[in-house]
Amino acid sequence: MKTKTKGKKQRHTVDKEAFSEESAMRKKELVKCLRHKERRNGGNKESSKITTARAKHPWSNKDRHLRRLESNERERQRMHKLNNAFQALREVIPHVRAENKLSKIETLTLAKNYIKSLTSIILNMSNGHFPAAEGMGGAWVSKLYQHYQQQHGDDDREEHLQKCST
DNA sequence: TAGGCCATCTGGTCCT
DNA sequence: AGGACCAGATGGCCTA
Repeated sequence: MKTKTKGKKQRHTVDKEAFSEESAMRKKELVKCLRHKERRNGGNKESSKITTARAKHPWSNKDRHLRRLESNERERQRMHKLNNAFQALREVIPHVRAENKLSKIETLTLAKNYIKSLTSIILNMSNGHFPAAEGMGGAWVSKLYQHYQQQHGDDDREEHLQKCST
């Protein structure tokens, strides 16, 4: 049910551009959507689902349609927020492929490795010494260490560092 | 052309 | 009750 006609490479700027094109696109979407829905409603399972949904919310067709459009819009906004968050994450993760946009799964994986690596660097710098008397900094590193140990133990720090550098 | 990635729609479920 | 969240389905675009 994707309606964007832009290419993948242009998607970096698509979010903003798309908003200006949205009203025109929306009509197109609706037509496609209705066709899609018709197809889906062809199966018995789907029609029974819809029957139960309608029993739960006994709205008029017009009302239902309006509410659907409203939730679609909310869902779009939610996904846009999510994508903005992904973009913000991309911008703080060091990676080699600067010319190409990282995919979502790549972004998450790199972020995870990056955090692990930073954690191990901090622990190495603190050299296993973090008395509580040092104040907030010491307590924080201590907590970090405990968490890190829970997650991994000490033996794979080098591996994380290597992953980070790639 | 197949496969990967993505945006969108949709109905169900959870949460406030 | 209504919005947020989630997962499945679908179809478009791009690349190898």
